[in-house]
Amino acid sequence: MKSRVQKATQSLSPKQMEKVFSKVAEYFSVLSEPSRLRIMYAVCSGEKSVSEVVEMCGSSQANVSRHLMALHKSGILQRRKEGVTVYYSIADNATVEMCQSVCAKIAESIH
Amino acid sequence: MKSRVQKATQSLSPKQMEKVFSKVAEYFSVLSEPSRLRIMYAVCSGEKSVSEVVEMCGSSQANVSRHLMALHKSGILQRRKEGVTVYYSIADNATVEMCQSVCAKIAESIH
DNA sequence: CAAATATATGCGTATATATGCATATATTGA
DNA sequence: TCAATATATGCATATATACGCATATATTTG
Repeated sequence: MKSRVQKATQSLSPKQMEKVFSKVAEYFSVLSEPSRLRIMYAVCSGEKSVSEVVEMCGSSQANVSRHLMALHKSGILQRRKEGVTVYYSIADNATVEMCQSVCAKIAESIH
Repeated sequence: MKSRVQKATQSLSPKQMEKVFSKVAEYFSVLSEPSRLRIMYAVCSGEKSVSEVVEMCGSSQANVSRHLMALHKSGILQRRKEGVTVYYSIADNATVEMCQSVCAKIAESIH
């Protein structure tokens, strides 16, 4: 019996496998910055404008904007513009849940 | 009703939250390199010596050794020394399964 | 149209780290 | 003890990227 990953990768050429590894690495690297995780955590409690996230996270406006944009481009966050204000919210729930379970595991080890 | 992550983080101070984010980021950054993913993929098919992984992955011995060591130090791989040979195998199955499901999702999108 | 406000982005810099190369360390066998 | 083999590591370098600062862009309001 083959696992899901075996089914998905068995027909791929070495070159395609490299592409998969590269994309997966890119995916994880979005989650490998404390500032971006803090921002994701803020957006988890509901849709937020850029300035709200700035307020909550304490980073500069430029930084927050860039990180939100990166999270949006990677497909994790949704972006909605209303007048001059831009609102971000969770788009990819699976990723958020994955982050939360990793967070929970590590948070528990701190108690 | 509170989620697992809420239960685990509600009693943490801002400083402790920063520590959590920092550790989670560190955790994901281990998985954010194509070479390390390739190496993990090799070890997934069963315990491997350093030279076997070098053979399978095509990277230099120095690189493979360093990556295997990093994966071991992060708790993902086990290390067993037998004479002059060092064998690595999966230690943290949860992480491997998480990687595999991300890999499968991305591999499926390539077909 | 001008001013105010919210967001995005160009640029320079500091920092982290992956890699190659050479070499150190450890173990085995002659 | 010496040679061979397997693995680890020090060092230099190239590359990626997070951040600060200034500024551009877009929208609303007067």
